[in-house]
Amino acid sequence: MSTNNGVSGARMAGEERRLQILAIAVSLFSNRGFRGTTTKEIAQAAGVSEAMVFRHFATKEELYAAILDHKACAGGEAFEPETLAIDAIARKDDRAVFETLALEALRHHEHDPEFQRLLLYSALEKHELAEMFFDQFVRRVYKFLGGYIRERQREGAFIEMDPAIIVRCFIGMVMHQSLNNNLWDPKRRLLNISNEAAAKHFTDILLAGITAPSPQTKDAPARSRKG
Amino acid sequence: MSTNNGVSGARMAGEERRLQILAIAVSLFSNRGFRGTTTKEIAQAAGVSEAMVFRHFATKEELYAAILDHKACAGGEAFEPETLAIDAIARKDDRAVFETLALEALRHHEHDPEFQRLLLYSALEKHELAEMFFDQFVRRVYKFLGGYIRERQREGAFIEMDPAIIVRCFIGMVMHQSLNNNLWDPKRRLLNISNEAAAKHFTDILLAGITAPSPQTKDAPARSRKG
DNA sequence: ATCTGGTAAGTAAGTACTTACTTTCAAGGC
DNA sequence: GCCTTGAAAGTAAGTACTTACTTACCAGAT
Repeated sequence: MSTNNGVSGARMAGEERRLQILAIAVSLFSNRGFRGTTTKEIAQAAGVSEAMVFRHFATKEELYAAILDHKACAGGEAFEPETLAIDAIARKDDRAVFETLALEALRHHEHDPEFQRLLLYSALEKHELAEMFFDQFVRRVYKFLGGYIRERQREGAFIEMDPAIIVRCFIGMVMHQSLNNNLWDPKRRLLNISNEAAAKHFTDILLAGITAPSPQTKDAPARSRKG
Repeated sequence: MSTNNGVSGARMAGEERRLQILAIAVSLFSNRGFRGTTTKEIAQAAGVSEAMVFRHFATKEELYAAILDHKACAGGEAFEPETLAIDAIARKDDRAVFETLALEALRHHEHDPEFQRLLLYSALEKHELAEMFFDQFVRRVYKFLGGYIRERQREGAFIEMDPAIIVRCFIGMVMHQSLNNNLWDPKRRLLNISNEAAAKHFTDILLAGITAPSPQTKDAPARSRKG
C-alpha cells in the first residue's frame, strides 16, 4: 500500500522523516499552491499515513510556514547580494557589480525554481510570509544596490536619476528573465540564452543606459540628452 | 437569506445575470485563485443560489474559461500594442514607441490589476488558458517590437544585439513595475512614481542602452565596447 | 399554459484533522 | 547472550465539515 517514495518503506528517524515530509511538501506546494495541495497527497508522496504528517506539523499552515522559513531564512545557500558583490564594489567595477549579481540571481532561480513559484503563490494567496520575505530581502537589495548607485552618481559616473528606479529596472530585467524561464516560457521559445549571456547583455544595456557621458566628450552625440 | 449584492433581489434578464456572475467571479478568482474560490461564494456574492451559477456555466472550469476569454480576447479595451504605436513607428520616433507602449501597459495594469493576478494564478495552476494568452499576446509583442528593433538596427540606429533580448529587458522593466505595484509592494514603499515618470525613465535607460554611437564619433569614449 | 429566472434541499466525493491502536527498536538489567 | 520495557514511528478508520454539481420544484410575465 505504501508509496515507498525514494526510501524503501523503512522506518525513519523522526528528524529525517520531518525533513523528508518538508521536502516533499515544498515540491507539492510550489507546484499546486497551498490550497491546491492536500495533506493526503503529501502523506502519500512521502510514503506514510496522513497521521504522520500531523504528528510532525500540527496543522497544514504550520507545515507551510516551516517551508517558507526553511527556504527563505535558513534555506541552505541563501542569496547574499552584499557578499557576492563585495570586492567588485570595492574596486568600483560597475560591470562586475551588476553582472555578478544578475548572474548569481539567474543561477539561483534556475537551480531552485520551486522557491520562485512558492513565493508567487504565497504573494497571491496573501500569506504574510511573502510579505515577510519582501520586507527582509527585497528591501535590503534596494537599499544596498541603491546605495552603491548613489555613490557612483556623486562621483559623476552615473547619470542623475532616483537610484530606486535604476534598481527597479535592473531587478525587473533579471526577475522577468527568471519568471519567463520558470513560469511563462519554460520551453524558451521566445528567448533561449544562457544565464551568462543574459547577465552580460542586461548589464550592457543597463550600464550604457545609466553611465554619465564622460567629461571630455561633453559636446558628443545625441546621448547628452537632458530631462 | 439572499445576499442582495448591488442589485436588490430583483429578477434579472438571463444575459445580465450571466455577466454579473462573470464579473463577480473575476474579482473572486483574481483574489483567491481558481482552487481558492468556491462556487458557493460566487453565488452568494451575486445574490443568487448556487444552482443559478450552474445554469449559466455548466462547470466551474467553464466559468473560469469564460472569464479568461472575456478578459483576454474580447476583454472590452484590449491592449493593442501595434495600434498604439503605429504612428510613432511610422515616424521612427524611438522614444515615442517605447514610452507610449510602456505608459499604456502600466496604465492598463493599474486600471485592471485583476487581470494580472488572474494570469499569474492561471500560469501557476497550469491552466492551459495562461499558455493560450502567452502564445497569442506575448509572442505577438515580441514579434512586433522585435521587428521594429531589427529594422532600426539595420538602419544603424540601435546597437547589434538579439532583438528578443532587448524586448525582454523592456518588458521586464514594465512588467516588474506593474507586478510591484499590484502584488509585492502595493503601498509603494520601495518606489513611488507615476506611470508617466516610470515610462519616461524606463525609456531613457533602455534607449541610452541600445542606441548606437552616432557615426561621426566612432572614436568616442568607453561606449564603443564590442561583444 | 408555458417558458424563464429562480430556489431549497439534496448527493457523492473530498477536506483537514483525530482517535485508538500496532509495530519497531534500542537501552539496560539479568 | 536474551528478555523486558517504554517511547517513538507508524497505521486504519474514523469525524465533522466543505466541495462541485444535481434534482425537483416554484412564481410571475407574456
